[in-house]
Amino acid sequence: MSEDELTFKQIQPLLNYFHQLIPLNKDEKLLVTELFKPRLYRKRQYVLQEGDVCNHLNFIVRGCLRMYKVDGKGDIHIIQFGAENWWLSNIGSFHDREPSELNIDALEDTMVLQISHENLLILYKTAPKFDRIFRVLIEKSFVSLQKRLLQNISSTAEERYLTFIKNYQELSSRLPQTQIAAFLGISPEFLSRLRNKQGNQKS
Amino acid sequence: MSEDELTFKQIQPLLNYFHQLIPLNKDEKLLVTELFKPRLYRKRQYVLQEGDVCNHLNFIVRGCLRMYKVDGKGDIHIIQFGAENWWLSNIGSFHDREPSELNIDALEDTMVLQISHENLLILYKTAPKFDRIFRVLIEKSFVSLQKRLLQNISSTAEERYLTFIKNYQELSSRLPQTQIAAFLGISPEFLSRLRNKQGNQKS
DNA sequence: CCTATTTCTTGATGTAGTTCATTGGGACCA
DNA sequence: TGGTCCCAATGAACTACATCAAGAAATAGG
Repeated sequence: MSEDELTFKQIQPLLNYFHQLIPLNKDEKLLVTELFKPRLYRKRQYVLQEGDVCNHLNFIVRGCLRMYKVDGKGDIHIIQFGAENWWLSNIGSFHDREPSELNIDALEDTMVLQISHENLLILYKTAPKFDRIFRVLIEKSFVSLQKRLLQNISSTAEERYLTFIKNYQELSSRLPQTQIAAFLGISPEFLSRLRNKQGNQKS
Repeated sequence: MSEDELTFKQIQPLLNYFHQLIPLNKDEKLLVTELFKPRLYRKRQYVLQEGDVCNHLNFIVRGCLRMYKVDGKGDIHIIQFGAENWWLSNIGSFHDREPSELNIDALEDTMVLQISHENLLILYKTAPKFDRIFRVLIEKSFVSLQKRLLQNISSTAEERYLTFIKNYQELSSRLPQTQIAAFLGISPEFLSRLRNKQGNQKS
Protein backbone atom coordinates (compact mmCIF):
# COMPACT_ATOMS: atom_id res chain seq x y z
CA MET A 1 0.00 0.00 0.00
CA SER A 2 1.38 3.47 -0.92
CA GLU A 3 1.75 6.22 1.63
CA ASP A 4 -1.16 8.11 0.15
CA GLU A 5 -3.41 5.11 0.39
CA LEU A 6 -2.35 4.59 3.98
CA THR A 7 -3.16 8.19 4.92
CA PHE A 8 -6.48 7.96 3.17
CA LYS A 9 -7.38 4.84 5.07
CA GLN A 10 -6.46 6.42 8.37
CA ILE A 11 -8.49 9.51 7.66
CA GLN A 12 -11.60 7.60 6.65
CA PRO A 13 -13.38 7.60 10.04
CA LEU A 14 -13.20 11.40 10.11
CA LEU A 15 -14.49 11.74 6.56
CA ASN A 16 -17.37 9.48 7.45
CA TYR A 17 -18.06 11.55 10.53
CA PHE A 18 -18.18 14.83 8.59
CA HIS A 19 -20.14 13.25 5.80
CA GLN A 20 -22.85 12.19 8.21
CA LEU A 21 -23.29 15.74 9.41
CA ILE A 22 -23.08 17.49 6.05
CA PRO A 23 -22.01 15.77 2.80
CA LEU A 24 -18.57 16.74 1.49
CA ASN A 25 -17.45 17.00 -2.11
CA LYS A 26 -14.19 15.62 -3.47
CA ASP A 27 -12.17 18.78 -2.95
CA GLU A 28 -13.32 19.14 0.61
CA LYS A 29 -12.40 15.54 1.37
CA LEU A 30 -8.99 16.12 -0.11
CA LEU A 31 -8.55 19.22 2.01
CA VAL A 32 -9.39 17.32 5.17
CA THR A 33 -6.92 14.62 4.21
CA GLU A 34 -4.21 17.22 3.79
CA LEU A 35 -4.89 19.28 6.90
CA PHE A 36 -5.54 16.59 9.52
CA LYS A 37 -2.59 14.50 10.71
CA PRO A 38 -2.76 11.14 12.48
CA ARG A 39 -0.96 10.84 15.78
CA LEU A 40 -0.57 8.08 18.34
CA TYR A 41 -0.49 8.78 22.06
CA ARG A 42 0.67 6.10 24.48
CA LYS A 43 -1.18 5.34 27.69
CA ARG A 44 -0.45 8.06 30.27
CA GLN A 45 1.04 10.40 27.67
CA TYR A 46 -0.02 14.06 27.76
CA VAL A 47 -1.93 15.41 24.79
CA LEU A 48 -2.16 18.82 26.42
CA GLN A 49 -0.44 19.94 29.59
CA GLU A 50 -1.57 22.71 31.95
CA GLY A 51 0.17 25.95 31.04
CA ASP A 52 0.53 25.17 27.34
CA VAL A 53 -1.74 26.63 24.69
CA CYS A 54 -4.05 24.02 23.16
CA ASN A 55 -2.84 23.90 19.60
CA HIS A 56 -4.89 21.12 18.02
CA LEU A 57 -8.42 19.88 17.67
CA ASN A 58 -8.37 16.15 18.29
CA PHE A 59 -10.68 13.62 16.70
CA ILE A 60 -10.34 10.24 18.36
CA VAL A 61 -10.13 7.23 16.08
CA ARG A 62 -9.50 4.63 18.77
CA GLY A 63 -8.50 4.56 22.41
CA CYS A 64 -9.56 6.92 25.17
CA LEU A 65 -8.52 10.33 26.43
CA ARG A 66 -9.60 12.38 29.43
CA MET A 67 -9.59 16.14 30.00
CA TYR A 68 -9.28 17.18 33.62
CA LYS A 69 -8.38 19.83 36.12
CA VAL A 70 -6.08 19.37 39.09
CA ASP A 71 -7.36 21.39 42.06
CA GLY A 72 -5.48 23.01 44.94
CA LYS A 73 -5.52 19.78 46.96
CA GLY A 74 -4.11 17.81 44.05
CA ASP A 75 -7.42 16.09 43.32
CA ILE A 76 -8.36 15.35 39.73
CA HIS A 77 -11.71 16.34 38.26
CA ILE A 78 -12.57 14.95 34.85
CA ILE A 79 -14.52 17.27 32.60
CA GLN A 80 -14.80 14.96 29.65
CA PHE A 81 -13.78 11.58 28.37
CA GLY A 82 -13.09 11.14 24.68
CA ALA A 83 -13.48 7.78 22.99
CA GLU A 84 -13.99 6.65 19.39
CA ASN A 85 -15.54 9.31 17.13
CA TRP A 86 -15.47 12.04 19.74
CA TRP A 87 -13.67 15.35 19.73
CA LEU A 88 -11.59 16.42 22.68
CA SER A 89 -9.73 19.70 23.04
CA ASN A 90 -9.66 22.69 25.32
CA ILE A 91 -11.76 24.92 23.09
CA GLY A 92 -11.23 28.02 25.21
CA SER A 93 -7.46 27.78 25.15
CA PHE A 94 -7.48 26.79 21.49
CA HIS A 95 -9.48 29.77 20.27
CA ASP A 96 -8.23 32.47 22.58
CA ARG A 97 -4.62 31.28 22.29
CA GLU A 98 -4.31 31.28 26.07
CA PRO A 99 -2.49 28.86 28.39
CA SER A 100 -4.69 25.93 29.37
CA GLU A 101 -5.80 25.30 32.95
CA LEU A 102 -6.80 21.81 31.93
CA ASN A 103 -4.81 18.71 31.09
CA ILE A 104 -5.55 16.08 28.49
CA ASP A 105 -3.90 12.68 28.64
CA ALA A 106 -4.39 9.16 27.39
CA LEU A 107 -6.08 6.44 29.47
CA GLU A 108 -5.29 3.92 26.75
CA ASP A 109 -3.05 3.94 23.69
CA THR A 110 -4.99 6.34 21.52
CA MET A 111 -4.99 7.24 17.84
CA VAL A 112 -6.20 10.74 17.01
CA LEU A 113 -6.55 12.81 13.87
CA GLN A 114 -5.57 16.35 14.67
CA ILE A 115 -5.69 19.70 12.97
CA SER A 116 -3.53 22.61 14.08
CA HIS A 117 -4.95 26.06 14.79
CA GLU A 118 -3.17 27.38 11.75
CA ASN A 119 -4.55 24.69 9.47
CA LEU A 120 -8.05 25.14 10.86
CA LEU A 121 -7.95 28.77 9.77
CA ILE A 122 -6.92 27.60 6.31
CA LEU A 123 -9.74 25.09 6.34
CA TYR A 124 -12.33 27.75 7.23
CA LYS A 125 -10.96 30.10 4.62
CA THR A 126 -10.73 27.56 1.81
CA ALA A 127 -14.01 25.79 2.52
CA PRO A 128 -16.47 27.96 4.44
CA LYS A 129 -18.76 24.96 4.70
CA PHE A 130 -16.64 23.94 7.67
CA ASP A 131 -17.83 26.98 9.57
CA ARG A 132 -21.22 25.36 9.43
CA ILE A 133 -19.95 21.86 10.14
CA PHE A 134 -18.13 22.96 13.25
CA ARG A 135 -21.07 25.10 14.31
CA VAL A 136 -23.37 22.08 14.16
CA LEU A 137 -20.78 19.95 15.86
CA ILE A 138 -20.32 22.29 18.78
CA GLU A 139 -24.05 22.82 19.12
CA LYS A 140 -24.35 19.10 19.72
CA SER A 141 -21.54 19.16 22.26
CA PHE A 142 -23.20 22.09 23.97
CA VAL A 143 -26.48 20.26 24.33
CA SER A 144 -24.90 17.17 25.84
CA LEU A 145 -22.84 19.29 28.20
CA GLN A 146 -26.00 21.05 29.30
CA LYS A 147 -27.65 17.72 30.02
CA ARG A 148 -24.71 16.72 32.14
CA LEU A 149 -24.80 19.96 34.09
CA LEU A 150 -28.51 19.51 34.72
CA GLN A 151 -27.84 16.02 36.08
CA ASN A 152 -25.19 17.41 38.35
CA ILE A 153 -27.30 20.12 39.91
CA SER A 154 -30.45 18.01 40.17
CA SER A 155 -29.52 14.39 40.90
CA THR A 156 -27.93 12.28 43.60
CA ALA A 157 -24.63 10.50 43.06
CA GLU A 158 -26.48 7.25 42.55
CA GLU A 159 -28.73 8.66 39.85
CA ARG A 160 -25.73 10.21 38.11
CA TYR A 161 -23.91 6.91 38.21
CA LEU A 162 -26.85 5.02 36.74
CA THR A 163 -27.22 7.60 33.98
CA PHE A 164 -23.52 7.34 33.27
CA ILE A 165 -23.47 3.58 32.82
CA LYS A 166 -26.57 3.85 30.65
CA ASN A 167 -25.15 6.62 28.43
CA TYR A 168 -21.60 5.33 28.29
CA GLN A 169 -22.20 1.63 28.69
CA GLU A 170 -19.09 0.58 26.85
CA LEU A 171 -16.82 3.16 28.47
CA SER A 172 -18.03 2.33 31.96
CA SER A 173 -16.84 -1.24 31.71
CA ARG A 174 -13.56 -0.19 30.17
CA LEU A 175 -12.45 2.47 32.66
CA PRO A 176 -11.17 2.05 36.22
CA GLN A 177 -13.62 3.20 38.91
CA THR A 178 -11.30 5.95 40.06
CA GLN A 179 -11.71 7.63 36.70
CA ILE A 180 -15.46 7.30 36.71
CA ALA A 181 -15.63 8.72 40.22
CA ALA A 182 -13.51 11.71 39.15
CA PHE A 183 -15.95 12.23 36.31
CA LEU A 184 -19.07 11.98 38.45
CA GLY A 185 -17.61 14.26 41.10
CA ILE A 186 -17.68 11.75 43.96
CA SER A 187 -15.06 9.83 45.94
CA PRO A 188 -13.92 6.42 44.65
CA GLU A 189 -14.93 4.84 47.95
CA PHE A 190 -18.48 6.04 47.64
CA LEU A 191 -18.67 4.81 44.07
CA SER A 192 -17.50 1.41 45.26
CA ARG A 193 -20.34 1.33 47.79
CA LEU A 194 -22.87 2.33 45.14
CA ARG A 195 -21.70 -0.45 42.88
CA ASN A 196 -22.02 -3.10 45.57
CA LYS A 197 -25.49 -1.88 46.36
CA GLN A 198 -26.43 -2.32 42.71
CA GLY A 199 -24.86 -5.75 42.61
CA ASN A 200 -26.76 -6.92 45.68
CA GLN A 201 -30.07 -5.74 44.31
CA LYS A 202 -29.65 -7.87 41.21
CA SER A 203 -29.22 -11.20 43.05
CA MET B 1 -39.90 59.06 14.98
CA SER B 2 -40.96 56.82 12.04
CA GLU B 3 -41.59 53.13 12.51
CA ASP B 4 -38.39 52.26 10.69
CA GLU B 5 -36.34 54.48 12.93
CA LEU B 6 -37.98 52.95 15.97
CA THR B 7 -37.16 49.41 14.82
CA PHE B 8 -33.63 50.42 14.04
CA LYS B 9 -33.18 51.88 17.48
CA GLN B 10 -34.53 48.75 19.12
CA ILE B 11 -32.28 46.50 17.11
CA GLN B 12 -29.14 48.49 17.83
CA PRO B 13 -27.90 46.48 20.86
CA LEU B 14 -27.90 43.33 18.76
CA LEU B 15 -26.08 44.97 15.88
CA ASN B 16 -23.46 46.21 18.31
CA TYR B 17 -23.16 42.73 19.75
CA PHE B 18 -22.59 41.11 16.35
CA HIS B 19 -20.30 43.89 15.27
CA GLN B 20 -18.04 43.28 18.24
CA LEU B 21 -17.63 39.64 17.27
CA ILE B 22 -17.26 40.09 13.53
CA PRO B 23 -17.90 43.38 11.69
CA LEU B 24 -21.05 43.48 9.56
CA ASN B 25 -21.60 45.34 6.31
CA LYS B 26 -24.68 47.39 5.51
CA ASP B 27 -26.60 44.59 3.83
CA GLU B 28 -25.98 42.25 6.70
CA LYS B 29 -27.18 44.84 9.20
CA LEU B 30 -30.31 45.34 7.14
CA LEU B 31 -30.90 41.61 7.07
CA VAL B 32 -30.63 41.38 10.84
CA THR B 33 -33.06 44.27 11.19
CA GLU B 34 -35.55 42.48 8.99
CA LEU B 35 -35.25 39.01 10.46
CA PHE B 36 -35.14 39.72 14.19
CA LYS B 37 -38.33 40.92 15.92
CA PRO B 38 -38.57 42.70 19.25
CA ARG B 39 -40.86 41.17 21.84
CA LEU B 40 -41.76 42.04 25.41
CA TYR B 41 -42.36 39.38 28.05
CA ARG B 42 -44.00 40.28 31.34
CA LYS B 43 -42.68 39.01 34.63
CA ARG B 44 -43.65 35.35 35.11
CA GLN B 45 -44.64 34.96 31.47
CA TYR B 46 -43.44 31.84 29.66
CA VAL B 47 -41.04 32.30 26.78
CA LEU B 48 -40.91 28.54 26.22
CA GLN B 49 -43.02 25.93 27.93
CA GLU B 50 -42.14 22.28 28.46
CA GLY B 51 -43.58 20.16 25.66
CA ASP B 52 -43.40 22.91 23.02
CA VAL B 53 -40.72 23.10 20.37
CA CYS B 54 -38.33 25.99 20.93
CA ASN B 55 -39.00 28.16 17.92
CA HIS B 56 -36.85 31.24 18.51
CA LEU B 57 -33.38 32.27 19.44
CA ASN B 58 -33.68 35.03 22.03
CA PHE B 59 -31.27 37.90 22.49
CA ILE B 60 -32.03 39.79 25.69
CA VAL B 61 -32.02 43.58 25.47
CA ARG B 62 -33.17 44.24 29.02
CA GLY B 63 -34.68 42.29 31.89
CA CYS B 64 -33.94 38.77 32.97
CA LEU B 65 -35.01 35.26 31.94
CA ARG B 66 -34.31 31.85 33.38
CA MET B 67 -34.22 28.42 31.75
CA TYR B 68 -35.03 25.54 34.08
CA LYS B 69 -36.16 21.98 34.48
CA VAL B 70 -38.88 20.81 36.83
CA ASP B 71 -37.97 17.42 38.32
CA GLY B 72 -40.20 14.58 39.48
CA LYS B 73 -40.61 16.10 42.93
CA GLY B 74 -41.65 19.44 41.46
CA ASP B 75 -38.36 21.11 42.33
CA ILE B 76 -36.92 23.69 39.95
CA HIS B 77 -33.34 23.52 38.70
CA ILE B 78 -32.06 26.54 36.82
CA ILE B 79 -29.69 25.79 33.97
CA GLN B 80 -29.08 29.35 32.91
CA PHE B 81 -30.05 32.91 33.60
CA GLY B 82 -30.20 35.37 30.73
CA ALA B 83 -29.72 39.08 31.30
CA GLU B 84 -28.74 42.01 29.08
CA ASN B 85 -26.74 41.00 25.99
CA TRP B 86 -27.07 37.29 26.58
CA TRP B 87 -28.70 34.64 24.45
CA LEU B 88 -31.14 32.20 25.94
CA SER B 89 -32.89 29.37 24.12
CA ASN B 90 -33.15 25.62 24.27
CA ILE B 91 -30.66 24.93 21.52
CA GLY B 92 -31.34 21.20 21.44
CA SER B 93 -35.08 21.62 20.97
CA PHE B 94 -34.55 24.48 18.54
CA HIS B 95 -32.25 22.62 16.16
CA ASP B 96 -33.71 19.15 16.34
CA ARG B 97 -37.30 20.45 16.26
CA GLU B 98 -38.17 18.35 19.28
CA PRO B 99 -40.42 19.13 22.27
CA SER B 100 -38.53 20.90 25.02
CA GLU B 101 -37.98 19.36 28.45
CA LEU B 102 -37.01 22.78 29.72
CA ASN B 103 -38.98 25.90 30.49
CA ILE B 104 -37.99 29.49 29.94
CA ASP B 105 -39.79 32.31 31.72
CA ALA B 106 -39.29 35.90 32.75
CA LEU B 107 -38.05 36.91 36.21
CA GLU B 108 -38.54 40.56 35.29
CA ASP B 109 -40.30 42.36 32.47
CA THR B 110 -37.95 41.49 29.65
CA MET B 111 -37.36 42.81 26.14
CA VAL B 112 -35.89 40.33 23.68
CA LEU B 113 -34.98 40.35 20.03
CA GLN B 114 -35.90 37.03 18.54
CA ILE B 115 -35.38 35.21 15.30
CA SER B 116 -37.54 32.29 14.25
CA HIS B 117 -36.08 28.97 13.13
CA GLU B 118 -37.33 29.67 9.63
CA ASN B 119 -35.73 33.10 9.50
CA LEU B 120 -32.47 31.79 10.89
CA LEU B 121 -32.24 29.39 7.95
CA ILE B 122 -32.79 32.36 5.63
CA LEU B 123 -30.10 34.28 7.49
CA TYR B 124 -27.59 31.46 7.13
CA LYS B 125 -28.43 31.03 3.47
CA THR B 126 -28.33 34.73 2.59
CA ALA B 127 -25.29 35.64 4.63
CA PRO B 128 -23.05 32.64 5.36
CA LYS B 129 -20.97 34.87 7.60
CA PHE B 130 -23.55 34.15 10.28
CA ASP B 131 -22.53 30.52 10.31
CA ARG B 132 -19.24 31.79 11.60
CA ILE B 133 -20.76 34.33 13.95
CA PHE B 134 -22.98 31.77 15.60
CA ARG B 135 -20.13 29.27 15.70
CA VAL B 136 -17.98 31.74 17.60
CA LEU B 137 -20.88 32.67 19.82
CA ILE B 138 -21.68 29.13 20.82
CA GLU B 139 -18.02 28.33 21.33
CA LYS B 140 -17.98 31.03 23.97
CA SER B 141 -21.13 29.70 25.58
CA PHE B 142 -19.63 26.24 25.55
CA VAL B 143 -16.52 27.39 27.37
CA SER B 144 -18.44 29.16 30.10
CA LEU B 145 -20.74 26.18 30.53
CA GLN B 146 -17.69 23.97 30.90
CA LYS B 147 -16.34 26.23 33.62
CA ARG B 148 -19.60 26.00 35.45
CA LEU B 149 -19.65 22.22 35.24
CA LEU B 150 -16.10 22.08 36.54
CA GLN B 151 -17.12 24.22 39.51
CA ASN B 152 -20.01 21.90 40.19
CA ILE B 153 -18.03 18.70 40.27
CA SER B 154 -15.06 20.16 42.12
CA SER B 155 -16.26 22.80 44.60
CA THR B 156 -18.35 23.13 47.74
CA ALA B 157 -21.59 25.09 47.80
CA GLU B 158 -19.80 27.98 49.47
CA GLU B 159 -17.11 28.19 46.78
CA ARG B 160 -19.76 28.02 44.08
CA TYR B 161 -21.70 30.80 45.72
CA LEU B 162 -18.64 33.04 46.00
CA THR B 163 -17.77 32.42 42.36
CA PHE B 164 -21.33 33.21 41.40
CA ILE B 165 -21.45 36.59 43.10
CA LYS B 166 -18.06 37.39 41.62
CA ASN B 167 -19.01 36.42 38.06
CA TYR B 168 -22.55 37.74 38.16
CA GLN B 169 -22.18 40.56 40.62
CA GLU B 170 -25.03 42.60 39.26
CA LEU B 171 -27.40 39.68 38.81
CA SER B 172 -26.76 38.37 42.30
CA SER B 173 -28.04 41.54 43.91
CA ARG B 174 -31.03 41.68 41.59
CA LEU B 175 -32.36 38.13 41.96
CA PRO B 176 -34.18 36.53 44.90
CA GLN B 177 -32.12 33.99 46.82
CA THR B 178 -34.48 31.19 45.91
CA GLN B 179 -33.51 31.63 42.28
CA ILE B 180 -29.82 31.73 43.03
CA ALA B 181 -30.12 28.58 45.15
CA ALA B 182 -31.92 26.79 42.30
CA PHE B 183 -29.06 27.83 40.03
CA LEU B 184 -26.31 26.70 42.39
CA GLY B 185 -28.05 23.41 43.09
CA ILE B 186 -28.53 23.91 46.85
CA SER B 187 -31.48 24.54 49.15
CA PRO B 188 -32.55 28.16 49.80
CA GLU B 189 -32.11 27.58 53.54
CA PHE B 190 -28.51 26.58 53.14
CA LEU B 191 -27.83 29.56 50.92
CA SER B 192 -29.28 31.81 53.60
CA ARG B 193 -26.86 30.34 56.15
CA LEU B 194 -23.94 30.80 53.79
CA ARG B 195 -24.86 34.44 53.31
CA ASN B 196 -25.02 35.13 57.02
CA LYS B 197 -21.67 33.48 57.50
CA GLN B 198 -20.18 35.82 54.88
CA GLY B 199 -21.83 38.82 56.49
CA ASN B 200 -20.49 37.96 59.93
CA GLN B 201 -16.95 37.53 58.69
CA LYS B 202 -16.91 41.03 57.29
CA SER B 203 -17.80 42.82 60.54
C1' DC C 1 -53.17 51.67 52.69
C1' DC C 2 -54.08 46.93 53.74
C1' DT C 3 -53.84 42.24 52.93
C1' DA C 4 -51.93 38.24 50.43
C1' DT C 5 -48.15 36.22 48.87
C1' DT C 6 -43.57 35.58 48.40
C1' DT C 7 -39.05 35.69 50.44
C1' DC C 8 -35.72 35.28 54.18
C1' DT C 9 -34.13 33.52 58.70
C1' DT C 10 -33.27 30.24 62.31
C1' DG C 11 -33.43 25.85 64.91
C1' DA C 12 -33.59 20.80 65.20
C1' DT C 13 -32.81 16.64 63.16
C1' DG C 14 -31.65 13.48 59.39
C1' DT C 15 -28.71 11.74 55.50
C1' DA C 16 -25.69 11.54 51.51
C1' DG C 17 -21.32 11.63 50.77
C1' DT C 18 -16.23 12.35 52.57
C1' DT C 19 -12.04 11.13 54.74
C1' DC C 20 -8.79 8.13 56.74
C1' DA C 21 -6.95 3.81 57.50
C1' DT C 22 -6.47 -0.98 56.52
C1' DT C 23 -6.67 -5.08 53.75
C1' DG C 24 -6.48 -7.93 49.76
C1' DG C 25 -6.27 -8.79 44.85
C1' DG C 26 -4.56 -8.42 40.33
C1' DA C 27 -1.29 -6.59 36.60
C1' DC C 28 3.06 -5.34 35.10
C1' DC C 29 7.97 -5.79 35.12
C1' DA C 30 12.68 -7.42 36.00
C1' DT D 1 8.30 -15.57 40.73
C1' DG D 2 8.54 -12.35 43.59
C1' DG D 3 8.13 -7.59 44.45
C1' DT D 4 6.02 -3.10 43.30
C1' DC D 5 2.17 -0.55 42.16
C1' DC D 6 -2.27 0.37 41.11
C1' DC D 7 -6.99 -0.57 41.99
C1' DA D 8 -11.15 -2.16 44.66
C1' DA D 9 -13.54 -3.14 49.15
C1' DT D 10 -14.89 -2.11 53.66
C1' DG D 11 -15.39 -0.06 58.49
C1' DA D 12 -15.63 4.05 61.50
C1' DA D 13 -15.89 8.72 62.32
C1' DC D 14 -16.97 13.09 60.45
C1' DT D 15 -19.11 17.08 57.69
C1' DA D 16 -21.62 19.38 54.27
C1' DC D 17 -25.88 19.82 53.06
C1' DA D 18 -31.15 18.65 53.03
C1' DT D 19 -35.57 18.59 55.11
C1' DC D 20 -39.22 20.11 58.02
C1' DA D 21 -41.34 23.55 60.71
C1' DA D 22 -42.49 28.07 62.15
C1' DG D 23 -42.09 32.86 62.44
C1' DA D 24 -40.46 37.55 60.65
C1' DA D 25 -39.70 40.63 56.95
C1' DA D 26 -40.33 42.34 52.59
C1' DT D 27 -43.13 43.07 48.19
C1' DA D 28 -46.85 43.21 45.17
C1' DG D 29 -51.21 44.43 43.84
C1' DG D 30 -55.69 46.07 44.18
